[in-house]
Amino acid sequence: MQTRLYCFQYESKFVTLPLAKIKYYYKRPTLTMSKTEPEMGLFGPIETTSKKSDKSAFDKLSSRKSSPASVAKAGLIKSSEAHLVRLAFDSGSDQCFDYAASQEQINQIQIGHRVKVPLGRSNRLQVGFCVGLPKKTDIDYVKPITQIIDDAPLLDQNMIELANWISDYYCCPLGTTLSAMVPAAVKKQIGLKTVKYATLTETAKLYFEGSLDKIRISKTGQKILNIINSHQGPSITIPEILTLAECSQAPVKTLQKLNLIDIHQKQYLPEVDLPSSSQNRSSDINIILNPSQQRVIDQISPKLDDDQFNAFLLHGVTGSGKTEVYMHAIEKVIQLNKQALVLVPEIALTSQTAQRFVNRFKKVAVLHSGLSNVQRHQQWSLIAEGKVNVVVGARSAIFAPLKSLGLIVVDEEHEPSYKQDTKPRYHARDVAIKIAHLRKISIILGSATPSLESYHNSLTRDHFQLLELKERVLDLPLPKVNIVNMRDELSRVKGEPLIGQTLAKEMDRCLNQKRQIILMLNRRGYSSYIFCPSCKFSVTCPNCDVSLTCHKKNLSDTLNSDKPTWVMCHHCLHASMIPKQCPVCSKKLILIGPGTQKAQEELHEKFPNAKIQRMDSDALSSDEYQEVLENFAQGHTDILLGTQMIAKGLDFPNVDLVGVLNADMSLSIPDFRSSERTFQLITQVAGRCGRAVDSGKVIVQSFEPHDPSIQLACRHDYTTFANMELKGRERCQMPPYRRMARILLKDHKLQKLDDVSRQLAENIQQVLESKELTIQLRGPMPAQIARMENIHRYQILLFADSATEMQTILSIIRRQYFSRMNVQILVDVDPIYLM
DNA sequence: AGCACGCCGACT
DNA sequence: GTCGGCGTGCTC
Repeated sequence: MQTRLYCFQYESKFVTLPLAKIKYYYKRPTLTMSKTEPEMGLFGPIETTSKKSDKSAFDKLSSRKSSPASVAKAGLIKSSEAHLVRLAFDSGSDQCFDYAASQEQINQIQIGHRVKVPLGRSNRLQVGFCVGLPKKTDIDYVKPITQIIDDAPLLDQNMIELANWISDYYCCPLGTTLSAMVPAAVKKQIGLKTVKYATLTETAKLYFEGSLDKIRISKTGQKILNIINSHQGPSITIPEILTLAECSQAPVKTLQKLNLIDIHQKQYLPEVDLPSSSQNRSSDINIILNPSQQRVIDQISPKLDDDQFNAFLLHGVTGSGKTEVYMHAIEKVIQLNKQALVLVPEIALTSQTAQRFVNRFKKVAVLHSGLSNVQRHQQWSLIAEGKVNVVVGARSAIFAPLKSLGLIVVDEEHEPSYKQDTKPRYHARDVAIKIAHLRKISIILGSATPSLESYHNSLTRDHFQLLELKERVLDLPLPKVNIVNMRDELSRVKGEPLIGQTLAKEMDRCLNQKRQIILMLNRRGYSSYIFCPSCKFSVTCPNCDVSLTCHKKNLSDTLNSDKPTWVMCHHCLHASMIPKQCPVCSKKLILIGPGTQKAQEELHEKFPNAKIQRMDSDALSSDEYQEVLENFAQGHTDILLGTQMIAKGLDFPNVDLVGVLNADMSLSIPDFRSSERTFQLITQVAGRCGRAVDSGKVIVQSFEPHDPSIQLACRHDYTTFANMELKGRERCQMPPYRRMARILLKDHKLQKLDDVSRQLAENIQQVLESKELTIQLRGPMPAQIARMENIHRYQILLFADSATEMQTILSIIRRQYFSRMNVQILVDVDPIYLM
């Protein structure tokens, strides 16, 4: 860390010190201040040798409210005489600041531009977004803008308006929100190249007319002038000149000095190929819709050009051809000369759905995590320049700078990956709905298992419409799902196998028929707990309040049948050896809660000849993911075993059997959405099979086979499940019936955290009473994981009848209390995980 | 957030 | 008399 040093004259010597230490020198009688160092610039708190007394010199230095005369001297500008520019910064502070622009700057600056300005007492240069051009301000003196960064504004008025909404709704500083709307690659202008080019001046034209004979021009110089003069097109670059004239830069510079040529700079972004652009583009064209798809399109189409907000919830069973419906709607929108934005969940992007859009449409941009920084910058620029009419991307693509948006599609609308888990904690689906609202356009939300929020909206809110696709394409039936009661299965065998006899038999059949199998076990590692049955001790993380997960080190370790040797924490990545015996009572420890590593071991024992691939975040890096899927698609792998990452969006025709090893696992998580998640997971993974010819089979193993979410998922009955679950949510007043916000407080010190949390809850309660809001407050209580990386966590939950009420309370307490609380505070509006 | 203040306790 | 740590409050 570098501390800024200040230069002082002390007893005729110059002393360079951090500002904090000046005080001690000041206390000595002989201190006088000297010239500031050049790096302090115009606004350094100390300007010139002070002729005043030592005391007043120090006052000027340290007092917060300097007198107008002294600050004016330090380079500040009277706000009444300045062109004001309102800026939002990415750094913490939740306020906007006004700065002064020069006449030249004010002509250039628009809302959405980024500028560099000195901020704070140290006048560190900071980047701010211009969010307004106010006529007057509360403050008397403002600092001037140092530099304008961008040629063109990065964000337009629409985007600023959206940012304001996100900032209010999700309780996040405006500057942070704006910053999150522009990809880092664009902000850093990665891949931007500068090119210098030359043009002839008026003087040079005289030279060619022959009316300029006073100047002697070298042979090379004449050659260069001729090259420029005879060049076809608007301008010629310096490197081109140099190669044509076969000379160095020197003669070009001489010509510039003689005022015969002008040298300009231009920045440009070279075109970069996308990794996928080489693939064939015609595979998906001219698909004939089945009657259900046609019926849905007939309902959407007329609404696409009525300049109104319309939201369609497209509930289509897995394999019902939702993507084809999106594409037809997009084609219509393109015909209307408008653009379409398609959001897809992060995982699906690497594979199939996004590729279909790229193949189908001509002018497409993609924005997802698989791109390099240069590619992302380039794609974003293409969009900003209006050169594409379809954008496909993950969550943050919702901020793609499209000018004439006509339709937004959110595929797999229920996916939790649409919620960002850093500031601003927005939900891309909800932001998409907001954008559609603001711009008066249509939005299609598609899913086989819609979120209860969207389902509820589609039944109750104006301009929302539920559309259904109940059959799969090509008249394929939905797969048959068998539920296997694991309690019965296990009573017949010894040990506790993950794969029961019923599933094993089906797997045998499949392998004999050379068909493929997908198995899902939604738990990483070897086993989740190490437990002493006699004294109830379990191995926990020293830094976090969670139990440690057993892991086997690598593949060869996983394949041999030795016991795993080490444990790790999935939060802080702490790792240690497994104790040989219970450290409390010295008895034998047992492993419970088997994970994918354990399953892999068991598969190798039971099916020694099958080719098995494990797929979870431990086994694969993100670039191996693609390769593994490719291998599976080609039939090189027989069994694909994985966590929930294999449940989504995969489409492999040869899969005949899907096994869910432990369907009730997600039911035991204490979260009001656990039933919904279980239902979604089973439905989605079951949809992975029978996608080509025959129906395929799904076997769901469960210890709670009668749980309605499992039963209804196996019957493919979303509607009954959703209505049942909605009733439950209404009974306990949970979303979507009430809005929820979670305030998480974090600190190293438990006592302090406890005090502060109570204080905040009390303050909120007072505000609620004085404003007569019908908001319910719960807490403070320790968060579900009460300590993470040695930081204690408390939470306060708020439940409101409406989003407006929630915004009211949050904006009040954010302004009044958050900054004073002195612990880390994090607000999550509409949280999707309550960890 | 990042930084400069003030206060306080430890060390020389 | 110095030095460093930690808590507080401000930034146009």
